[in-house]
Amino acid sequence: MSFSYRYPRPALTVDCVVFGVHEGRLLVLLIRRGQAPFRGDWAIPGGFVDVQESIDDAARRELQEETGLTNVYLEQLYTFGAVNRDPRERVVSVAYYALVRRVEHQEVAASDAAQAEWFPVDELPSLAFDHEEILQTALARLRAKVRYQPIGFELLPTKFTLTQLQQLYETILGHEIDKRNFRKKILATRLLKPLEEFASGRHRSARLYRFDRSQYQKLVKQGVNFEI
Amino acid sequence: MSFSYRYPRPALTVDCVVFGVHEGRLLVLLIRRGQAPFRGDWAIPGGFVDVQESIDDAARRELQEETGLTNVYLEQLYTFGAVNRDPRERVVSVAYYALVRRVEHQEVAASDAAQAEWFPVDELPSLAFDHEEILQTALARLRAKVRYQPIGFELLPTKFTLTQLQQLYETILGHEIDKRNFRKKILATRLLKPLEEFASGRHRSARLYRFDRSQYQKLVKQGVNFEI
DNA sequence: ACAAAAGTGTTCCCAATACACCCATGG
DNA sequence: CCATGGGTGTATTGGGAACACTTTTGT
Repeated sequence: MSFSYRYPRPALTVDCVVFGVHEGRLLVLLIRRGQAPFRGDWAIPGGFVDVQESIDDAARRELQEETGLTNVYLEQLYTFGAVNRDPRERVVSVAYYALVRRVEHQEVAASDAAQAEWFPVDELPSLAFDHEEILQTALARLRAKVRYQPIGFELLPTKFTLTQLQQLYETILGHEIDKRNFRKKILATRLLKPLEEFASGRHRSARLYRFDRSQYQKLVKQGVNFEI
Repeated sequence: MSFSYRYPRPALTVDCVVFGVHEGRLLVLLIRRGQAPFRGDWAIPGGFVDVQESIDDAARRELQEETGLTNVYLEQLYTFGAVNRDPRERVVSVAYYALVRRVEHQEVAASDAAQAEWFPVDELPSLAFDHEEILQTALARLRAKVRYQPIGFELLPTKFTLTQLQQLYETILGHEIDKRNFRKKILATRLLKPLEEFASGRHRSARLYRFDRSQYQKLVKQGVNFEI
């Protein structure tokens, strides 16, 4: 069976830059390509958009199929439409980025044939197609967005300590932050709900917090903004 | 002649929200549709992406063909890919927005058959497809972006007075701004080059300025930011 | 007891805001 | 001469940044 059109059409794909954090490093999930072109190279997970699914759905489906990840924060990034970005034929790709918690656990194991692996963003292998550009675009977006919108929480477990949160921000923004100022500022947003639980590490135990989503919605409606 | 593919493909279009300013109002350029569906309704200019042109090129071409506009500030906005956004068949649209100077002059006259007309953003007719959503997305982007990036200049003549600039910001942001504070802040950025020319209006003549693009590039490289 | 991380307040400075009057020009 | 918009300075305030020590816990 085949489908014919009066004019040639670009193929349409979605690609998804998946971010995670582990031991204070920002990671990206990549897939090793099994076929040409760029066979053996690493690439961002993605695939074709079915004609009967929305592009958001396509992004979620591909993510699930290629990495096993579900229920992640997912946001459209940018659409890449240079004529020769795929050497085989014209392919336009709508790029997304995803934020996932608990990189350590192997949701990635759920992936089928394809190999998937986490790479630190500052030690990337060479990537297929224009995926390097897509990845850098995603990174820039993440760095910019984390400053004024509380999306960082999507990269942490639901219960976390303030130190974890601070390290996350330091990791993403790439510079150190003063502990006292950070705590003052983050608590002043009233977006964190202190719990009566404590994380016991190797030393003094730290209070756990969770992100208060309903409070966030409330403040968004009031037009409050959250510069970090 | 026809083109056939193993799997059905969504059609790919570009749509372009064109903003302009006139007499202190923010306007959008719309096209009246000549055919069904939504015949007679107003719509954002746009059309199909050719297989041998980039999506950016497609946006510029469609803008030129439908409105006669060239050499405008153009930026990709978002890609709209809901399954039923076009009642005829699956169409994914990459939306752009454009900022144009001198709304008063009839570049629009260059358009061929189609009627094009400027509408104030707060007095829009009902729009075809999901164009209302696209337009509101563009508006939100413009309002957000104008605060931290000097794109407002793209809506003014190359030489302008500070009052013109202030009114533009007031128009876009939707609130009044203190004249003295605005001038202090805008001049402190050093992004405006004072000219030795003056605009003679009905009263005391006002100094003209132009946006110093090279200075802007320089400051961007230094990572300076420009909150207004 | 000590090493390591948790937790906490104050001072300083700059940038944002609020605010009112004189000046130049055209009619 | 007067109406209209052009142009300017200062005082106040609030938020961001800098900065160091005590507390708790595990080993």
